[in-house]
Amino acid sequence: MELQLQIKMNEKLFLRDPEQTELGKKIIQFSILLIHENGFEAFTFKKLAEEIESTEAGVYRYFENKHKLLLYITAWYWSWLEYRVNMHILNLKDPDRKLKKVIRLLATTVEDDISTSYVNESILHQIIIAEGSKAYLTKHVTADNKDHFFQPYKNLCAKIGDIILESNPKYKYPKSLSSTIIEMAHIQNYFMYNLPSLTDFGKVNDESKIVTFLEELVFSSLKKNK
Amino acid sequence: MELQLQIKMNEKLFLRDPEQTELGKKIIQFSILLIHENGFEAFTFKKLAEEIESTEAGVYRYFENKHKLLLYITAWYWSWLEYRVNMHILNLKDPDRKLKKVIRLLATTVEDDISTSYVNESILHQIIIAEGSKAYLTKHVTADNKDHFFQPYKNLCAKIGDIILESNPKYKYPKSLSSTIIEMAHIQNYFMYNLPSLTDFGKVNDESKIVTFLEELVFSSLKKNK
DNA sequence: TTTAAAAAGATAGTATTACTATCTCATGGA
DNA sequence: TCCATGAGATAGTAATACTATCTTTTTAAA
Repeated sequence: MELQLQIKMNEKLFLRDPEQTELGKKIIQFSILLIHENGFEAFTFKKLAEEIESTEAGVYRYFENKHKLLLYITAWYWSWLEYRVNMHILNLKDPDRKLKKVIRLLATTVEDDISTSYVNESILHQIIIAEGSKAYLTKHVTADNKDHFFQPYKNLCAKIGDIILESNPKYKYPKSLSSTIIEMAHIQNYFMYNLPSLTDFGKVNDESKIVTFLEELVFSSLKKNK
Repeated sequence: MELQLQIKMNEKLFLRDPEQTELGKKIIQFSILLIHENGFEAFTFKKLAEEIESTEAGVYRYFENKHKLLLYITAWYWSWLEYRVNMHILNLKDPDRKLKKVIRLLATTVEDDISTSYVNESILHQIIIAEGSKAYLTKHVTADNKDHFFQPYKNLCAKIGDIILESNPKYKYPKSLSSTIIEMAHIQNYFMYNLPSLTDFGKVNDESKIVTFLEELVFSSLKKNK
């Protein structure tokens, strides 16, 4: 029997559930690849339809527009990441060790740890770094938020916030520190590869340095303000 | 005599220098207002032309496309911010006081401190928060970077990095900490107003709390790793 | 004061994007 | 058998992101 990870997605994100059909899975699979190749701005449903040898109208039956598709993909990513975090800290007691694990999971390129046949998690990780923030940097954030499209991100943030409080119950900014870790794990990675003079990781392109930077940042703050 | 701040802009950003003509200044002035109103995605040269009672072709004579205009606006913002930072830390000796001043300048809404007739700095600040990262989150970052479009951001980052090293010469990540301060000053602000559960500033909408959070984060790290 | 260049206005046109609509066909379960 | 579902095929539209050209106005140098 094949164990297949199934993530429960917010139904308002799609018109027809992409996980239920072959075409739907191909839409997810190839939209990830095409967004990675072209960037989100240049990505169109037409190009996607050509790639999967279907039609534009076919894609529109699944997703209202490409922004909803981006919301779907990012929501999936954050759900999947929370799942991974849970798996990896399950048997850890020490909150500091948990936090280190979390930072590592956020800041380093993913290895395929579970079978999710049609999602390339490594490429997904890269497009979340480059395009993820575009999911919420819009004029309709508030409406999208009311529809709970950012719930998976919020859940992960809350979860990390809880670990922060385990480590230091007196710390006053657990959620802001949590969102800082999440965002910075991605932004420093983007800067390292694309605008290296905004980082101290220069030409090394070594993700473990980002981990060390973040660990130092987080634990200084948590220990100092005990 | 009127003292007017003049910022030297990278000439590759425009086709015709907007600062040299009335129409040019109106393009800058109203594109800031329109991007703020519509968001960058829904902002078009046609809408802009209507607003300033000119024509689309007229705008295209100044800027190749709307992304170049965004690059221009963001570059202007970072140059202006570096100028402000310089002004405010000029007579400060203590690097820690300098850093606090910098954090305050980054994280709080600007008051019009110098006459820049046609730029509304307060609205500009808001659009940099919401749209600024879209200037570099593209498939052509590398090309844009070769054209030095991000130089003002880099200069500011380097300047803050230097102050960090003044405060603690042994600190290993001055530039990453610097870009973290810059990005987080903006992102935490965006989250506070739009996705408050990602922060600890709740419904207070109080920018001084962001300042405190960032100060604690930065100084814990700098003191701890002395 | 003339003159010519630069700036701006007016208008038109094109390829692409982001959709909506409709009709047909294949499949498969009740 | 039939009928719902998914998907292919095709067409059409409004808006976007430009490019081109021609005319008129403004400005600045000779």
